[in-house]
Amino acid sequence: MGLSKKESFSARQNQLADLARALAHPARIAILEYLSKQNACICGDIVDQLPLSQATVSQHLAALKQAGLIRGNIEGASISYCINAKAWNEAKELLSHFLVTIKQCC
Amino acid sequence: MGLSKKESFSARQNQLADLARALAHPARIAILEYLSKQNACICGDIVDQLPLSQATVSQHLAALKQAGLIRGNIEGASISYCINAKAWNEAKELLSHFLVTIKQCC
DNA sequence: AACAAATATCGTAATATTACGATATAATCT
DNA sequence: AGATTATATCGTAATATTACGATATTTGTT
Repeated sequence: MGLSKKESFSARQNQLADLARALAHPARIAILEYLSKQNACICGDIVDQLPLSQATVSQHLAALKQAGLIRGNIEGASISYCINAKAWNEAKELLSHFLVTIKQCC
Repeated sequence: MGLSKKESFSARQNQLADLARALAHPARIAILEYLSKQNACICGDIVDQLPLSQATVSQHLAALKQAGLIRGNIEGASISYCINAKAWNEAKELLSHFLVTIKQCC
């Protein structure tokens, strides 16, 4: 019928899948790369960097925020986004570990 | 309105997103882990390992195959799946590199 | 207070994903 | 050849994602 059977899988498997899903759009990859390139958190012009409408970018930002990968700090009238260091490191650890443990047989 | 604007992003960004998308379901994570756990390629009973119908598992296998992450070798009446070593290593490299290059600012 | 700027949310349309039963296909066995 | 087994594909329903215009919200400015 269509809805994911998440409850049938382990918490870790779901965590990995959720993380991968957060990265599963080129716009979100681009957003993370842009935030990373700025070495300060003075970012509020992400919309100008992407070929997408303000509403759509906001939606992608919300997806990254929900995954915990970025934070948004209110900075006057605008919002300064940045990578959530702690969550990012955890995500990196989780994914890296998964990537390494998958072994080939032939 | 609704279809991804893939062409507006770099090939690498799309490659990363496609790879992440292939991993963006717990069933596919579980399949990869199961294939990895078997140290030979005698795999054809993935359906029994998952709480999903044969048709659905086949669909997930097709997704992993399309992403290049697994191969299926015809082995008599059944099919023996295994991790595609070369493609997996490339994917691992691509993703690991991305994970490492994203830097936090605060 | 009125206005402008930045961002989020709503409503909605198009498309994609997930899931499964039914059926097709292909190989092996009797 | 006919039956059996393994896997893929089709059809379809439910749900999720992507995209954007319009509108709401929040904050700073005049």
